[in-house]
Amino acid sequence: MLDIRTLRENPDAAKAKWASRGLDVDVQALLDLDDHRRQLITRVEELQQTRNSSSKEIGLRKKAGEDASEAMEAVRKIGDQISALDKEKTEATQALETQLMSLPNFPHASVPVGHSEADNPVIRSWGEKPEQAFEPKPHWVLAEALGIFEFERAATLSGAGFSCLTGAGARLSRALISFMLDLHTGEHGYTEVQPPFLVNDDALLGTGQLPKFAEELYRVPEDGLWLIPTAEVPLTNLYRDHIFAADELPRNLTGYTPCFRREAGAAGKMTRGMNRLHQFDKVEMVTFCKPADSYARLETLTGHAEAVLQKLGLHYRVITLCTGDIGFSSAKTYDIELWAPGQQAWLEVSSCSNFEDYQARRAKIRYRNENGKPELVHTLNGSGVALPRLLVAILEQCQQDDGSIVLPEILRPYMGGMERI
RNA sequence: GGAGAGGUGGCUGAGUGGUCGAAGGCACCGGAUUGCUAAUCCGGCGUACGCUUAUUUGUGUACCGAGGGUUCGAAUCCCUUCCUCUCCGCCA
Repeated sequence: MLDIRTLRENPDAAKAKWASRGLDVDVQALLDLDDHRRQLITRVEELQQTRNSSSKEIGLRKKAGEDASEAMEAVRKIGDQISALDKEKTEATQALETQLMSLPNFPHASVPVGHSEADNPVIRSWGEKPEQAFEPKPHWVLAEALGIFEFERAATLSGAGFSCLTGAGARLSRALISFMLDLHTGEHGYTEVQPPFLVNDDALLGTGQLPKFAEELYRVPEDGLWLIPTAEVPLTNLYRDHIFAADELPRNLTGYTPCFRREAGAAGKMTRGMNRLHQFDKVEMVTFCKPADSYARLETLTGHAEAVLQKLGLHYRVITLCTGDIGFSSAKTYDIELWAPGQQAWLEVSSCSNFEDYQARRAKIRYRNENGKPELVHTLNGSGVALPRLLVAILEQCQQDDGSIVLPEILRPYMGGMERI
């Protein structure tokens, strides 16, 4: 959520920033609503002041044994006015909040302007496409031959869009999770967290999935809970309503969780194999930091995700999402894509974003600045990284002409010394 | 699931209708004192929003888990709800 005050100060700039995301926002209507709301606040508070002083007087008079029935009647009438105006005030405040909650963040000045993913510039790449003197196979062909994924059997349990790893496939997934968590906690300074996988409305409002994207989420109506679409939700909301001491920042969390996404409207989009699933595993990184540090931190965080891929020796590239493609809550996002030679495609495995104070304002996450005053922190997060497509890339990049997979060396200790699947 | 207890400021802990944004203690910050340290003394010390204003300052309102009610007036009384703890039951 953005601060209404920034809209007041520079409505034209706000309109232009939203326009760069392809949104036409009636900023003036928001400001009118805000003005109305503030007038109501002033009137209500004036009446409350009168009521408070009158009530105090009534108390004193009664104590002195005097009659106060006339004053009591007058205050009762004020009370009725207050209730009516206060109701109006609450409605105006909620109306404004509802609208602000549904408006996306401003893109940072360094974000390239564009309309769609076609306009996202590639800013660097690492490694090389593997030299494969044979026709590289897609992972679903490899996996079936190796007997490590069970797509059809998963469908009998849960329908399309679910996978079931077996044998070395399951172990590889577990090995990758351990490897990534060890790397982030051991070398990158993150604290490991195992959060709940079910969360309430407030958590999802805090990070921006609600109110706009409810159709993307699985929910459990009986209990008012939702399955998390990413560990970002529980990790970021861990500090909802919290004020950090300045020396506690940056606070870096990492955690492994499954992620649940309905993927409504994604039918037909790269759904073959493990490219897109309703449930997948992911290791996530979340950072809370001082506003001045957040852009440097975004580079660091992205580097941490890249470190995973570099240590695995996988060919990838990094792109900057343009203004037209950037996520709802984000001010700037880098996507990391792995090369999948069996599909001749780049697969997104990580998305690293700086949300500035957008989530912090919604979730009320603050720190005490140099003046001792509470100030919103900046939040960042990045996948570090998502499992299914990482498995896909390992299978497709590391496949041999006989269909076997030579495992990256760094994973072998996690695989009980196995070198090849 | 059943029975009971409780949710107050960074922590602890008073407060059962008015002068309570809330005693006391701890922690923290500033100052004084003291060869040093410790101790002592004085002062300060919540958050949000509105108005004011030079983002100084001032002032007002709200907030004692959340929501509603009673009342001239609610931390305090009533209702609903959430959460925590203890015991019992069940259970990985």
